[in-house]
Amino acid sequence: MEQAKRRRGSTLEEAIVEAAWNELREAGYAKATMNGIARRAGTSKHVLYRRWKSQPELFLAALKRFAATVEVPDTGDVRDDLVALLGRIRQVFDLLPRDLISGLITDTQDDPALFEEMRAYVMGAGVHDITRVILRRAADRGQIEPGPPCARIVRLPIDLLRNEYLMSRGPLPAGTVTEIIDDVVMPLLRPAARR
Amino acid sequence: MEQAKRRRGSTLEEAIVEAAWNELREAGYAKATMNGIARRAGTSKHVLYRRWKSQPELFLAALKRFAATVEVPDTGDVRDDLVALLGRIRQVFDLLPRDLISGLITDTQDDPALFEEMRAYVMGAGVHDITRVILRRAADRGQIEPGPPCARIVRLPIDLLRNEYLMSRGPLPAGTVTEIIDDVVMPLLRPAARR
DNA sequence: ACGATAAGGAACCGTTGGGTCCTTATACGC
DNA sequence: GCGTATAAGGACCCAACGGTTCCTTATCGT
Repeated sequence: MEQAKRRRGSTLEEAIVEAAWNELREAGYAKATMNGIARRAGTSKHVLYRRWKSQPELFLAALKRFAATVEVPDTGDVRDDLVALLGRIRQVFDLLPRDLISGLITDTQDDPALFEEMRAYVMGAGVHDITRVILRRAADRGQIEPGPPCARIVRLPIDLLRNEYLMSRGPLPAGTVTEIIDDVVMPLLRPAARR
Repeated sequence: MEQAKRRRGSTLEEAIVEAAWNELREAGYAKATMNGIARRAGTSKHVLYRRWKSQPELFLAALKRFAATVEVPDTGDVRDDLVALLGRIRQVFDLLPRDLISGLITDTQDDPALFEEMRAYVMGAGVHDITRVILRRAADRGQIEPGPPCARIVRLPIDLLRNEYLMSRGPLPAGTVTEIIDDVVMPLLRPAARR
């Protein structure tokens, strides 16, 4: 019944992070407990606190392990690329415990280093790179103005989607993505188009 | 020493909400406690729970009481109006306990009605109205394209500022406002301008 | 003047994050 | 193969929290 062997090091660590993720998924951020995670991982709190110095630190580790991969869409059209990208990110959001991000923002507030780590992950430089690739390709095709776009424009689509996500409860309606792209992002990209 | 009289009804209620606000300001959302608020208001938890059925509900009441007034700027120029508006909202943000909004988002997640109340207040229809007035005036002056702008555009400035606020710690740098307006909002408003 | 209402105040409950202590299994240097 | 440093497992403790209950006593409406 009991596991014959005692796990150690990275094997154990991996098991704990996975247990934390499961706890977060099933209980949500607000109700997830260290005891629950320890029980789930078949270990004790002692072992948890040896590795992570606080609860939000472990939760952030669990989030980072989740590491969803987002590919660079390449449909041949800027608009469709952006819609595909945001659509994919929307899917990723839907897999997250609903209060994880806001909970981490709240609970890392008094730990600058941890907050920065969270912010870096959530604001995801990776996604910005993807957006930049999409825009560069579009510029090469002559669909948008040439030259590298300013940082704000690159961040814009993801910032708007994240804002929508944080300020809502259930899953985001699909229309949100196309609305953001068609009403805000695309009009900004087209050099001298109407509306 | 002790107050001779026993407060009741709205007098007491007002005192409690104010105590809650002070507690939030001094301790922050994460560390504010019901006991602390009761002590501060010179009453007991019993009285608190008679009026608000949970902690986040009281916190939201305290936030709503805060009710900062935002006037409609009228400088004669769209850009300056928008900069003034966002600048004012930035000031309001700076008066808020740093983790209040994210904390409320997290802790109202399992109470749909309360979440909606929070969302309605934070997304503030009032600010959208102000933006609409600014844009209409600008259209009248011929500074931007005529006709009512779509809802997304109206929300855009505030959404971007709120996103910046939620995803950061200390007070927002002043440059944030002008960046949002000049890099994103204004290029969208000018009918056929460059960049 | 009196009775319903509600304030003040205390004690209580279950649970949490965090920590201590002791036993015991494991990995590694010899 | 053996012994020792290391760390896992697990029980227990702690202060503090949100929320609840109960009792006493002041206030208000009638």
